[in-house]
Amino acid sequence: MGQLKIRNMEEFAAVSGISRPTVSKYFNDPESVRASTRKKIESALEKHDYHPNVFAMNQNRRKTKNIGVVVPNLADPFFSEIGRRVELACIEAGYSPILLSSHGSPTMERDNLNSLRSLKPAGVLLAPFGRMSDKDAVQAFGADFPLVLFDANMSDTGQAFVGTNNAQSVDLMVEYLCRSGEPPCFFEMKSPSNPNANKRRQAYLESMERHKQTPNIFQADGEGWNFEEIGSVEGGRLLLEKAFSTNTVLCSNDRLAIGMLSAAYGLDLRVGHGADCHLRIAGHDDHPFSRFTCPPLTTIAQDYNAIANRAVSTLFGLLETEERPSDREETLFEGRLIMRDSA
Amino acid sequence: MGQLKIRNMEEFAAVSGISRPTVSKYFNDPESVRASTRKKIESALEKHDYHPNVFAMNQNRRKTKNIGVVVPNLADPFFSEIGRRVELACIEAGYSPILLSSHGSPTMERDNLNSLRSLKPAGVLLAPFGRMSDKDAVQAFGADFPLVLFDANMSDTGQAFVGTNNAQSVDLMVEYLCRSGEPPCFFEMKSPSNPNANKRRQAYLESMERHKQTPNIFQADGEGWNFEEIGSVEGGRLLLEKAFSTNTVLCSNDRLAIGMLSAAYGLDLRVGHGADCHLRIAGHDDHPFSRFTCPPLTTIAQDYNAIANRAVSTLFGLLETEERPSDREETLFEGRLIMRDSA
DNA sequence: ATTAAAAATTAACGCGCGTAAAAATAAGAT
DNA sequence: ATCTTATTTTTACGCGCGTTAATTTTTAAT
Repeated sequence: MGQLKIRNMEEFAAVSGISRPTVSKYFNDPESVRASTRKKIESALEKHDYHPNVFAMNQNRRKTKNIGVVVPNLADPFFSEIGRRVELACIEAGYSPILLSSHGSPTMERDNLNSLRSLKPAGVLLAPFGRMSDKDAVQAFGADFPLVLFDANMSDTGQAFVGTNNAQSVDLMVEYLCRSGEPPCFFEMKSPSNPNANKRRQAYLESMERHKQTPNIFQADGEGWNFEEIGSVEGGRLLLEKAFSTNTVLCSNDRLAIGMLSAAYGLDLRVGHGADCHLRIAGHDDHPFSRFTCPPLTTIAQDYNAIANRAVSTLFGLLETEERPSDREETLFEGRLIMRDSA
Repeated sequence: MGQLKIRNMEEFAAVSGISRPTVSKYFNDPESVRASTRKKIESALEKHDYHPNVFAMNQNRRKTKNIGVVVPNLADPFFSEIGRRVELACIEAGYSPILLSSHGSPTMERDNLNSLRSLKPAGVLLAPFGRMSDKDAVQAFGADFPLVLFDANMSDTGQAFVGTNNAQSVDLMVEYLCRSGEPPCFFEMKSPSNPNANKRRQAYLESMERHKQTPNIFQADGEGWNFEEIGSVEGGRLLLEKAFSTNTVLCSNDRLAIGMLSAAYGLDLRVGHGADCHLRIAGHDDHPFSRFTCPPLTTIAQDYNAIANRAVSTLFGLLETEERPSDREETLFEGRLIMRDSA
């Protein structure tokens, strides 16, 4: 390390033998300076450990290297997992991700977007609540900053959307369940905030019709994010009442299914596709714990990696072109059937 | 809203009828100005929606309102939950939490601390890896910024530590298990990075001795954060080999227990304290999913709220006093026995 | 009304860096 | 060697706000 402490870019420019404006240019984009000067700067960088003051940098720069990442709830493993991958992809590309959780509150989602405004983000990746989101706020934000939605779509909001093709994924599951046993009933929340839930219900109805089966939808009361609890209490009640018209239940998501599995266990109902089983339960999302439920949960795997990477690369595409594309791009990845023991 | 857009503090000071230095003082601490002027500023604030430029603010302020929060792995529900509470407590107090996950990599923990340096945080809350952490880096950081450790302790590092009293909590569980059935074996990872694991093993040994029982420790091979997987594979192998010397297994944490429960289910071993059960399994941490395992997991609840709040309030205490206290404060909260069906 | 203390105003500087314009230099091509 | 073009240097200003010192005003106490 160097002997004297470098206090600012001026001093660093001095010791590296390059003028300050050029050094400034380097820190904005190392490729923008001649290879020989880049080398000088970088060797000085090794000797002196200088970091430009981020606050002074961002104050004057037109666009920062900040990328906002907003998810509805980090406590949900689905979002912590996809948030993780998005974060890493941003770092990989030399950006600074700022991960914000809305902690289950649409109000905080709006607050988070407002906080981000003052950070002048280069762009933002948002997994919105959906119908509970403050649509005006999100749209306004999308008008002011490059905005890519993921997981949950909102019409005419942001410049692009990346998610899973629920129609395809649910059909895949329904097809499998119909082929391998009794046709599935559908279990979901009564008033889901996430638009995927509605897409999945719709997909279930259409798929059942295509298979010439009678659809049967059961909706659980309950608000909030305690999906396992709701799945356990309401699902357990339905099981106890023998409400389900077939021995197969497709849950709108894994967390409901996990709750329902728990209830079934409590009621001594053996879940699975074996001869001695009373009931089949399937989920959707391939929640990290679904491999370890009892029995392991048959589900649909969303392509976390593809969604995260595409969301990030789509945003970077937006950053490069500068001008807003008139067409809103929607990318849907296919779900993959994960056959385990529960169905 | 106001007619003309306010561009900076100068203009805002003008419309509010207060001089800029006083306005600046207000934004630094609203209580520091006379009530009458505060009122003027705040009513102007309502009319004009002006936000001081955070970058310009932080550039010159001695200390920012940023609080760094670093956890080893947000994908672990324990950390996402405690991170959540810490975040909210910071916001509550008017600070800006910056949540960083090290994604299971001690290298990234060091990188995260370095990134935080450039954000001039008022203070930092760190749940370190423990023995895998770059101890020098963490200590150096603690010398430069107010630093409170939580969850995992590191000797002589940071100004305070807040966590759970593993000796007490494990003893509570051992006591319960011995009283209600066969004494527990102990199941853990062979080379745990988290120092709590070592504390728990030690506590198990001491508690067993106190109960005049022979301790039996089983250590699973395996690295990384796939605790459920390790618990399932290694735990399953031990079950199959009938390696455990009693019918009761205390797992070092819930995630291992969840994996083991899954393995037991696969082997058709009935888990629980009922007459028809083969095996008792207990955990530690009261993982959010432990209520929904099959059977629901008997475990120790760490006091998330108390830990989060105390960590935050301890840090704020440090911020106020300014000077570093010579004595490093360690606060341990007691665990609570959560009796469910698995043991 | 007088006075001491508290708070606000005025004026001015600095923080660390982005950026623009003009001049100087270096690199590559002829 | 000459010219063109791409880079760098020099010089200088500005961003938005923190902060200080000297001065004026306000407040509260006598």
